[in-house]
Amino acid sequence: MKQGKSFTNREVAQLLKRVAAAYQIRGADFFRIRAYQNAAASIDTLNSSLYSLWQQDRLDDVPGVGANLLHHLDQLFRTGQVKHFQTEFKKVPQGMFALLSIRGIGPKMAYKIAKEFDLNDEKTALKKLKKLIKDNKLQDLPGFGPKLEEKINTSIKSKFTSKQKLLLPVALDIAQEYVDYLLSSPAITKAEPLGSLRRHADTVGDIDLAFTGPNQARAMAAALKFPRIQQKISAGQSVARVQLDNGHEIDLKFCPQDEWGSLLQHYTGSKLHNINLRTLAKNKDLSLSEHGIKDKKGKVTKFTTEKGFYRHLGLPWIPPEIRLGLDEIDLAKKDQLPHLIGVGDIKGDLHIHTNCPNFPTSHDMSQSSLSDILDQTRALGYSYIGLTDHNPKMSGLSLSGRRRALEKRKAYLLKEHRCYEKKVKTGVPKILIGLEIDIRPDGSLALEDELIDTLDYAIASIHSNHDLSPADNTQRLLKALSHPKVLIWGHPTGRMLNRRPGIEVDWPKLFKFCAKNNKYIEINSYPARLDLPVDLIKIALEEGAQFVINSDSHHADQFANINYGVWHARAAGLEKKHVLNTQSYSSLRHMLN
DNA sequence: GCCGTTTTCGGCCCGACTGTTTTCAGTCG
Repeated sequence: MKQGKSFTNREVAQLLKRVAAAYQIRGADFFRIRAYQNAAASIDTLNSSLYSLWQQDRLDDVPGVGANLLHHLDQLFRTGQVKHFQTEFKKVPQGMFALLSIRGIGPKMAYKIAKEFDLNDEKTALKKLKKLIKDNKLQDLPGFGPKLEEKINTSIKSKFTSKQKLLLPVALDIAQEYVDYLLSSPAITKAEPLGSLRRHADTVGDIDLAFTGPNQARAMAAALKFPRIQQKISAGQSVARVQLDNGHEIDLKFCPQDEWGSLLQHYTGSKLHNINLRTLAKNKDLSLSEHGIKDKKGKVTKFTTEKGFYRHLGLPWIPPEIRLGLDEIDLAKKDQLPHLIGVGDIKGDLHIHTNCPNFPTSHDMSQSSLSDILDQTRALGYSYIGLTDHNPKMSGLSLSGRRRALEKRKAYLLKEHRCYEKKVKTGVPKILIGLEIDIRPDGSLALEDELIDTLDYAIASIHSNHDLSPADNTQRLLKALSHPKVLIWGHPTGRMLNRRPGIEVDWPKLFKFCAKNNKYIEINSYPARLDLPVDLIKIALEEGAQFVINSDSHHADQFANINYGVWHARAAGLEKKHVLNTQSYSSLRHMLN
């Protein structure tokens, strides 16, 4: 496993945007500039860590990254910088790069301002710009005026400093509140999230919403009356951008009712998916836009559904999760799209924590009783659930103490389940008695074998000492997963989105091991985990590994998180047949015996 | 600089909005 200087996707995307900007000022080839912009957009929407792809020598999997960028990015991750980029940056005043992050200021304006006012230091440029605006100096520049000066001023002041993307549920909540508001208006007949939200990406940068209604002006006016709007950033006839009182910015897109299909398609993206789709259309003498499909005579065909839009291009409908600019259009052309797993395929949840009383667990218990858990999982139509509290603690407890604790827990859970069955009678999920067991740094499991043997199955997870060397962590995991009772490898990378990267190990080696020994790799649906990441799921899939999608619920209201896990699995192209907990209870039981 | 069912050359997605203009450039998605 290669080690280098780690950069986030966002940092790399920003770096490429800067190169594009420097090129643009220098008057470089238009298409080279666009190639950098496309690569930046691609990396920004990538649902895998670019650094991790580099470590696996898979940077060429990234759409928009060709031989040249591959070379540059390799240098970036090896040495922390790219000589060629540094050379380009030196050709322009450094202050312009600080201005690029202000909404409404692009390369040309940034350069003009930086050049005219000698903003040569990135660190002081913004401060100097504020002073210039205060003194009304900016509006005297050719091409600038009082309105532009004021707009830039507003943009600086209202700059929402979230450097991180939002977790999907956070973005969905914000979007849903707005969508509900839109749908409550008589002027609006349909409203739906767009973009990365609709693609169910792990994290979301921009929140985009589509809406339609019989009267454009009335619909747009209604949309702009959402009480939580703090500021209208722009407001045209069909497109508006607003900032809410919580600082988040929302893009609103209106279309006539008969253009709904093409609008959804257009703004769902991804950008590279659309570029690829338009290249395909162009080869058929067609041109695509949010308004429909235009033939060479200029006649526009409109679509009320996305399905019709794709059909017109000779393609089946492509699920938003896989519109990533990879091979999805090729697969669609050959009618070989995967039959992606759906949340309805999930028949049970095999990673659930309980609040079993007096159980001396090593980590957090659930806040919900088995009865609450059964209420919720029964409502989801599950036929089984696996109860997997953390292993009993090792310190301050003897072997016999742990044995008694496990026996009591099992008896308690079985009894509670029997009582629930008596009371509710139909549709009660069966229970499996498992545990989630810590993997110690040396690869041993944090529980004696004779106690592990009393379980239906075990999940083995790393909860501490994440920072062992990749070689040591690989050995650690191989040893832990070798235990015959270990069925599932829990949250394999241990990553927490926006908080910590996952561990680094020899993934192909471990995936091969799992494939050969029938160990199921968990896709953990907790929205801040979504672990295994998509790029690694794909590698595991190539190695023939199998998966299980679990909620890892610590509260009965967390079972619905399974949606996030399923969406995440869909982005990697997983089908029902790849996932353990789409099987029936009897086949699962048969396997465990 | 990327890319391939016109494939190693010769193309490269399309449109909305804003402000400063007077027909368009810059920015954004």
